[in-house]
Amino acid sequence: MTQTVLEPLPADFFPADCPVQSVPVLGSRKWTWKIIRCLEAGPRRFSELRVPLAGITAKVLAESLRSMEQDGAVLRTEFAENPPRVEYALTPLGRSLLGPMDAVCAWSREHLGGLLAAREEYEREHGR
Amino acid sequence: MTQTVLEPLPADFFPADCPVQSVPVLGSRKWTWKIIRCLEAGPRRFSELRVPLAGITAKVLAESLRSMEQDGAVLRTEFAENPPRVEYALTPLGRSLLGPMDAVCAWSREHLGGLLAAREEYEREHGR
DNA sequence: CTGTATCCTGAAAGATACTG
DNA sequence: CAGTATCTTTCAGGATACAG
Repeated sequence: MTQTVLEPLPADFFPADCPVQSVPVLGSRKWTWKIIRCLEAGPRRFSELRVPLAGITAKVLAESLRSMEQDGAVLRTEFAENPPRVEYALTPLGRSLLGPMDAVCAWSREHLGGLLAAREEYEREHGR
Repeated sequence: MTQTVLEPLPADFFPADCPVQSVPVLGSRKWTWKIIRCLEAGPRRFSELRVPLAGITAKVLAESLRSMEQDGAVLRTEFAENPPRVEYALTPLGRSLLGPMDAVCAWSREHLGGLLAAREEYEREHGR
């Protein structure tokens, strides 16, 4: 054995540009990942997205899409027609998120049940 | 070409137990992923965690750890000593999160810069 | 059809002070 | 050392009504 004690973690353990920073950046919004899945097969219209995203309001969908557009993950294309038509599509950057998302989904299939069970178990043991 | 139109997405596109659900479940808290990184090499004491997690308050660290304990990702061990000593360690479930986290970090190293640049670009073009 | 304008709510983070 | 107790702020989400 070469290591008997654990080295203490330094105050600069996480550099300012540490990639782990990005996790909350990506995962903070509730609908982002589902929207990406909905756009995976091709561009979709606003009202077309509202169907699979059951329960989302127009306001929240608009906010989420704008936020993703700001991040360069989604391209918004407005057609000069009447009635108006707007299409949303994944950019290459948006498409690059499918990789991490698949990794998280794979984890989920294996372990999310255990996590949820632990959560319930904890509630039973401690109060409510 | 076998597909000229895109199939509309059904209202039940996301089943109730769809793994994509887990992304916000995992990513919603700000400090969770950094805490996991801090516990990767071995168990750590409460005050030991506060060093690398620069800026976190005792309250938020305690809340985060309890939430992770509830989810079965962290094991809390209290030693009957004086002064008190408490150690936090990753459970196997907690350790299983390192996989998805590495995937996200790999994405980050490649693409986070582009995302941040797009965000700034958007701000320059539109107001503020 | 594709949104915006308001108003409201709840959860999490942070600041600060205090305790077994 | 390892937390808890308050208080405040922020902000995403949701409900509802309205508009180009």
